[in-house]
Amino acid sequence: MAFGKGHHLHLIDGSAYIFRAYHALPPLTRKSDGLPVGAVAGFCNMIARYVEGNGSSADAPTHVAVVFDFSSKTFRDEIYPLYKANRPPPPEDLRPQFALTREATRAFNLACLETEGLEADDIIATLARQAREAGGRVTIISSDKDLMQLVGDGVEMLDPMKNLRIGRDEVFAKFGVGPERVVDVQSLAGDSVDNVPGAPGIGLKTAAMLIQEYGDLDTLLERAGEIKQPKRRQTLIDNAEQIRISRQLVTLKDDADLDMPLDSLEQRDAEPEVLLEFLNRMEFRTLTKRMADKFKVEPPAAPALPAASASAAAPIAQPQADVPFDAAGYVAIRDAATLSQWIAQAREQGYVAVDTETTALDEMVADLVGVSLALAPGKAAYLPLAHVSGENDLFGGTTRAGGQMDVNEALALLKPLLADPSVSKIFQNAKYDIKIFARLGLTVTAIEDTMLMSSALYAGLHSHGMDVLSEQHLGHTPIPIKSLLGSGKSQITFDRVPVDEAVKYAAEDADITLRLWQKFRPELHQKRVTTVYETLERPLVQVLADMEREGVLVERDVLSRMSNAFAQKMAGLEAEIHQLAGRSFNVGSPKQLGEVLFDELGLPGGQKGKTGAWATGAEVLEDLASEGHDLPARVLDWRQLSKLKSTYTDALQDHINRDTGRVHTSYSLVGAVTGRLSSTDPNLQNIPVRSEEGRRIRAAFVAPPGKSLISLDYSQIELRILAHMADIPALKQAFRDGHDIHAMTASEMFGVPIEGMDPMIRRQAKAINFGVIYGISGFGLARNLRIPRAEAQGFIDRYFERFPGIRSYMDRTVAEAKEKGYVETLFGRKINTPEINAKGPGAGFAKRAAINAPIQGSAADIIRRAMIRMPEAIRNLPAKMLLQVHDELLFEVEKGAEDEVIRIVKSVMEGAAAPAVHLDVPLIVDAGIGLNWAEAH
DNA sequence: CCCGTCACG
DNA sequence: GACGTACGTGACGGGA
Repeated sequence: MAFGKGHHLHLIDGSAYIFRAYHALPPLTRKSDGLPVGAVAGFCNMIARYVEGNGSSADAPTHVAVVFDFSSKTFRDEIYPLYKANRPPPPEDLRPQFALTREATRAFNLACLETEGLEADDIIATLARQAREAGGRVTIISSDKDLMQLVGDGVEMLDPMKNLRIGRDEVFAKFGVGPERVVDVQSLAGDSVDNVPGAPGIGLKTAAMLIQEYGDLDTLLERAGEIKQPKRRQTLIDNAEQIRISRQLVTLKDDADLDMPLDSLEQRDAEPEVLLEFLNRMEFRTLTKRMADKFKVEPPAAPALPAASASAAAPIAQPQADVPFDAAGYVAIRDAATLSQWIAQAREQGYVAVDTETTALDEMVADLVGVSLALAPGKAAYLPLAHVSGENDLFGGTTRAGGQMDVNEALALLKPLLADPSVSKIFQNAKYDIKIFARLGLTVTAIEDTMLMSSALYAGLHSHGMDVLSEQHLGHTPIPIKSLLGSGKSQITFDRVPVDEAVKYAAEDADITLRLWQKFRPELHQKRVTTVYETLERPLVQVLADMEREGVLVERDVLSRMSNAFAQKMAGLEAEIHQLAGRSFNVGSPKQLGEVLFDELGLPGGQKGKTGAWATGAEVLEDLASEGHDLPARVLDWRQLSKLKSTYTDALQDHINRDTGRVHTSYSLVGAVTGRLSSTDPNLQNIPVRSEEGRRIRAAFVAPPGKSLISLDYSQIELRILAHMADIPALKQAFRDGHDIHAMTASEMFGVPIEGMDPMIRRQAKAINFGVIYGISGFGLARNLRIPRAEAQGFIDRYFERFPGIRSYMDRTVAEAKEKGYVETLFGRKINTPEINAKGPGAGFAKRAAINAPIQGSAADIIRRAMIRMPEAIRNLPAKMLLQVHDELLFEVEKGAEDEVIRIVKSVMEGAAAPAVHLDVPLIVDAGIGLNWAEAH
């Protein structure tokens, strides 16, 4: 039956339904496994109501389609990259529901339409035009004002919530013009929601008035010079191009190539078994029953819930959890057709685990060798791309192994999947993989990371590498990478592993990642750390990846000259040391040094550690030196130079990247239990600054020509957090008044005035303040201040007397750790304290760690929040965030923009706790500018 | 591979 | 009453 006169097409804006359902309903999860299904439930209810309404309507449709947005990228992004740029990505618990709403549509036996590169509105526009031209009628089920341009000539809209008809009159009431001029008005007024620029300062009212007066947009722009109001006239003249671009954005495409004849949209009734099976599987009890009644059939039996004994750790998909690991079930993807099938399945279900195999651990130099995908437990595949055959040719080179897809072809297929915000891409350590993909020009959105989930759930209980997680949570030991690559000197790179072996290893990694994700997801909710994962962990991945890829410029020549100078000085010191010792020995060997000092020279104060070796730490040597012994003094000098040379001036040069000429550290989000970042290869969080010699190394970190480095650091952030958390009025007031906190502490403790205070007294108060953060002990303070233990204990007693809130905070924290097994930061990050109830010497450690963790961790959370907001805040500034050092951020900025950048960054950092937490103390950030890091700091 | 040492916050 | 102690990291060289 060809669509034509007398036919009536209903076009339902499915995407609008989903978002409306999602936001209107409280989050609802499927009972058996915690899968979020609130939006699906709302969607199904809306569709059910729609279908039921049609049954009794005299104006029932003959043809129906539900239309969806395909993904956020459309042809409009080519016209104007900022289009819809201010739209946040869909919430994490909504993403898996996109695919389910498609499934729901089909279960209701309705045509389900979506097309790559088009918005739902374009599909609706095209079908509406076709239907109109064929002589039929159209009703668009939507209240979206962007669709109002389509009204007229047998096309009308229906607001499904208010059940209101929208015809020409209603459009006129909304826009002040008829449907044919709606586009003109929208082009002028712009749209802040979709980020359509329009003309600045012109809103709907003015736009409508102008169009009424001049007839249409082109005439208006031609005759803009005639406008009386000077400001408005200038705006239109200045922004003519932007207004024309806006028109392109708001004009719906009504000639899209759809490949979907109207005839195929003929209305069909739902098939009871199909619909009921779906609703039942979603566990929508009420709706299942309602539909069963409507069909006059028995509702299907509700799916069995997991046994009541199922623990908090119940895996998300009960039956799948029992799938055993079986490498024989993994497949190799060797052609485009197979890859396309896997990708299609990923899109269908809305999630896929992804893992890359490369030639190196350093993602700045590693080349992609293959990609593995997992769709369900046991269902995983490996896509080999750059394996070489085992045999070297005559020249020591290699040849590409057979049976591999062309790399570019494979990446072209993967690209839209990775970029699709409606499909979750699940990684173990996503930062590594997205950096690899980024170097190949592929962007990854909608990231999930099992490593970060583990950190949010299990910080303090175990580490978060794949092997540990697999063993702990899946009871499965993965194939060791060493079994493929070997170790030591004979180690090979992954591209030399035969493909058949690589499949087993690589696909298993994706399989494990997927299973971990399914297990961790409900646990995040149960342990109430979903917000931690979603706001403090996951969003930082992309931010850090970008910082790491940016790198920092380090002057090789400066380091190299320093290395030489250090070597000379060390040689001189070494000769002196040998002479003082009366023999030559390895100064770098603590064992040999101890023997020289204490056995041979018989110096006092020697102590043997648990390994039986003499202790020769800096403290011991300093004591000896202060007693007038030259040898230990020389060794201290030598050690300082040795440290600076080996760890910094030498090693740093090796970390300068060949291609970029810069140093690229790698941050770990899970390195520290408290939530601090850690930095490796190289560690750029421990570049010297405390000694004059060391600061010269910092001066080798420079800004390129035309740029400056700026450094911004939180002042006393941990003490401020302590003042807030322990609620100490005197400390809070001192911070509010901007007073010297250590002097104030000293004044309170010893009753001396701040004016003209003995610096020694202030120093002691400072040590106590730090000690408090660390979980103070008389012993520790005594050692730090080099005073007798009893005296140190006296200070602490007096401190607690003056600030009793500190002691009660410490007691509360330890009690909480004992009771709950974890402590928390201000932002809900949990740090497990499994040793807190231990007996013996370990108890002290655990207590102090428990006291320190909320303070250090809250500070870490605050700078994380600042970093996450930073890219957006400096989007339009010539500035790049390069490094983080716990309470400091380093930026590279174009000359001239320094003050502006400092102003913005400072405000982001100082406001980073809000709105989640309102601190009783202000956060203060100090800033510095320089051509190198030493100057800027 | 562990230990001692020392660089940072 | 004794025990052993400041919190959190990572990199290096020596030595088994």
